[in-house]
Order: sequence, then C-alpha cells, then structure tokens
Amino acid sequence: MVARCSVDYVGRLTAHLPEATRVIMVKADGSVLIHSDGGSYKPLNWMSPPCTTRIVSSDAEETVEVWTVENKAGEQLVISVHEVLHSGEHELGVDPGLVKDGVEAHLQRLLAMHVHVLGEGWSLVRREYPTAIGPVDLLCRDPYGRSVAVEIKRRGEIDGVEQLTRYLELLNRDPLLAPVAGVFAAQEIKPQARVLAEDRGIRCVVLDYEALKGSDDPGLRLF
Amino acid sequence: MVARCSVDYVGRLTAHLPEATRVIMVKADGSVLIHSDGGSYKPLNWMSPPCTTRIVSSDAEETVEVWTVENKAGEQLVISVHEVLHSGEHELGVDPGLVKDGVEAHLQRLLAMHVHVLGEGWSLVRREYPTAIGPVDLLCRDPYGRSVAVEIKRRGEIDGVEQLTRYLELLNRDPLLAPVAGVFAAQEIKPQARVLAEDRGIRCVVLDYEALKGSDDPGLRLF
DNA sequence: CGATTGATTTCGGAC
DNA sequence: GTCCGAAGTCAATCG
Repeated sequence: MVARCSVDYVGRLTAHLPEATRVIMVKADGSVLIHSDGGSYKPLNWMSPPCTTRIVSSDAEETVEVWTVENKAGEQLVISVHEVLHSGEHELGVDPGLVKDGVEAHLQRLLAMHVHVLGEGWSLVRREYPTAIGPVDLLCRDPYGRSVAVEIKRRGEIDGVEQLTRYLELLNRDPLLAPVAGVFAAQEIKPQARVLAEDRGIRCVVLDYEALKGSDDPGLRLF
Repeated sequence: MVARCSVDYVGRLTAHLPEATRVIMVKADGSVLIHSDGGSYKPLNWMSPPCTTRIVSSDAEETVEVWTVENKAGEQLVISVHEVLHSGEHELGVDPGLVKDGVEAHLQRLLAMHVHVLGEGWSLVRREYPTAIGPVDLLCRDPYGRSVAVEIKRRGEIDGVEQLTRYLELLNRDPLLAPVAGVFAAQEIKPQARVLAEDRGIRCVVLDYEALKGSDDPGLRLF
C-alpha cells in the first residue's frame, strides 16, 4: 500500500513518524514494514513476526483507518492512515532462499586446507578446537611442535583480539598444550586491532580470499 | 513491482536467488530491495545507494528484461525478470524522519541524574569522563570518596564487560584516581556477561528504564 | 575521511 | 528455547 500516514511505535523504545507519504508492506507472516523513498534497506519503522494486525475504520476528519500491529511481547505499532494512494495484494508463495559464498566459514575451511601459508612446516591439529568458553577456529603446530591458536575473521577488529586473548589464557592453563602462541588472521585488520594484538604478542596475518580459493599455489600476502 | 525473477549478487560476497515470485522495490535514491513474503524487515537481496540501474529488454525465451544495478565499488546486483505480475510508480516526497526515545544516551542521562540508585551517598564526577582509549560513561564517587567507573548498556553483553575492563585498567594507572572500582549497568545483563564481570570484581546493576524516567523515587531493581 | 559504537539490530547455528 | 557470534551488517558520531 502507498499511503499518507503517521506512525507510532511503543515497545523496546518509543518512536514517532510524522505524517508523510510512505510505502506500507504487509508480508504473509503478518510482519509490517514502513518504507520511505530513500535510506537503505532498513524501514523507518516495522513490526517483526509473529504479530497480528487489527484494522479499525476511523470516522475522524483526517484519518481513514487505524492499524494496530501487536506482537506477543505487547509491543505496538500504530499506523494512522490519512489517505490511500495505492493498494494491492499478491500471493508470492514460499521462497527457495539465498545461496551465499565467501563468508567466515569458507575462510576457515580454506585456511585449514592451507595452514602452511601461516608458516613453513606448520600442521593442523584440528578445526573448532573445543575449550570451556567455546571453540577456537584452528589449533595448529609449528615445526618445533609448539601449539598455535588461530582466530579467523573476515574483518579483524578489537573484539576478535579479545576473543582470541580469552582462548589463549584458557589454553595456556593446559600443561599439555602450553605455551600456546596466537595468530589473528583476517581479510582486513583494523589498525587498532593490530596494535592491541601485537601489544599482546599475537601475530597478525592478512588473508587473500581469492588466492586461497583459487589455487594450490596461493599468492598469500603476509605482512 | 511484483515479479517472478532470479537474482545474482556479486560484490563483497557472491549470492544467488533461484527463480521465485518476489517484490522488487526501487527507491528515489536508486537503491533496490528484493523482498520475499516472509522473514523480517531485511530483504533477501539489495543494493544500497548510491547506485545506478540499467534495464535491458531480453529476447530470451524465459526472460522479459534484465536489470543490472551497480554501485561505485563495482558491486553488482543482476535481476532477471521472467514475468511481471504488477508494476507501479509513486512519488513519495521527502520524509520528516523518525523521532526516538529510550536509547542508551537517554539511559546515561537518566542515571547521571540519579546516581544515588547505585548506592547511598554516591555522587557524579562527570559523564563521558575522557581516557586515552575513549570516554567512560560515568565516573562517580562513593561516600568514602573512592572512584567508580560506570559502563551503561541497554543490553549488557561480554564486549561491554571487556570495554569496562580496559577503562578500569587505564584509570587505575592514574595515582590521583586509583583505586577505581567498576559498575556494569544495563536494562538486561546476559548470564555470560554477569559471570565475567563478577569474576573480575565488577558489580552488575540491572536498570529499570521506566522507573528511572517516571519518578524521583525510582523503584530501582538491584540484584 | 577513517575509526568507533549502537541497533526496536537480524540471522543462523549450537547446546 | 536460549545463548552466542557473524553480518554484503547499517548508520551516527567523533577525531
């Protein structure tokens, strides 16, 4: 529907949209999206499913109908429709969904197959090495048999370094593994993350996804 | 537009949508959104502005037209339209935008006005107390004149505890302030965050936004 | 312009 | 069902 409307949301926060012309989309699962003619993919206001909509005709001067969308938690989206410019309904059916490539899991799998790019003679102990606070992406051994924990990110930021630090602290309590060194590997490493990592003795490695993917002779960039 | 279509995205990742009926929305700024009849407000696929769309009529058997949406970075969204079920265009005009209430800045302001809810006889030194790695939300003093750094979140999670820990480490190097205690205040504190905080001697406080907002006699819940 | 941080984040996976 | 980490995160703020 395209309509002149004003909207109020009361739930996790309180928000108000003054009167303007907008697109109101209602999906098969009951969710409601209110879009303006700009911005990115995020609606100005919305209600996530599951939720139910109650529509009441209004006899007020300036309002045609009032939609009240509510979910189980009692959050409410109240849409005052002042003028309907277009309205339509379409049956879409179930969507087969999106197929992705290039995310962290792929990076992890690729690097696991090519741990030698981290250093000459390195070997993989295992992927998703378990610890009490969660699995380490890769556990490796260098040629001298020393353990190295590897944390892989698409974009390396401070919280990734913190995560690896917590793993290292835990792993180093294990006398069978200690001492365990750390490697922070990512397609891109933010300066502050690099500073923090190196301050803690963690080596930073920038990964080239296309090179890892494309060949058994990866032209990996090591900085 | 409502259309049977298939979509390919090549950019920061590679993604493919098999043929299905979907809603294609083009905004005034050129951005394109492809929605299915479910999920939440996030489209299945999209292109953010600024970007340009080139539409080419197709003489292929099963395709009416092919849309190529491209941005400055060279990321491409290619939409093969197989059948158009509905098409329409509407001028919406500029949107006055959303007015919000209830976010972290409000929490910080409210707690700053009512630091006594953290403890009898506490006082505020200042909001946004500056440190080398960024401002601490609140710096307070308890009745004995000891410094307390307060980190405020809407939802308290592990990274918030890490953030406060870094501040405390820095603040405790300042002989004029040390020793500095820590308080982690949030409307909701996740169990893992609470465990980590208390392990580090940081006190956790659950805030009641409505009570803080509603009265000078806040019925604050302290756990 | 990059870096940091919050978001009604949403989304998916594991336990 | 809950918790936790990733996201084509996006978007605002600040240096």
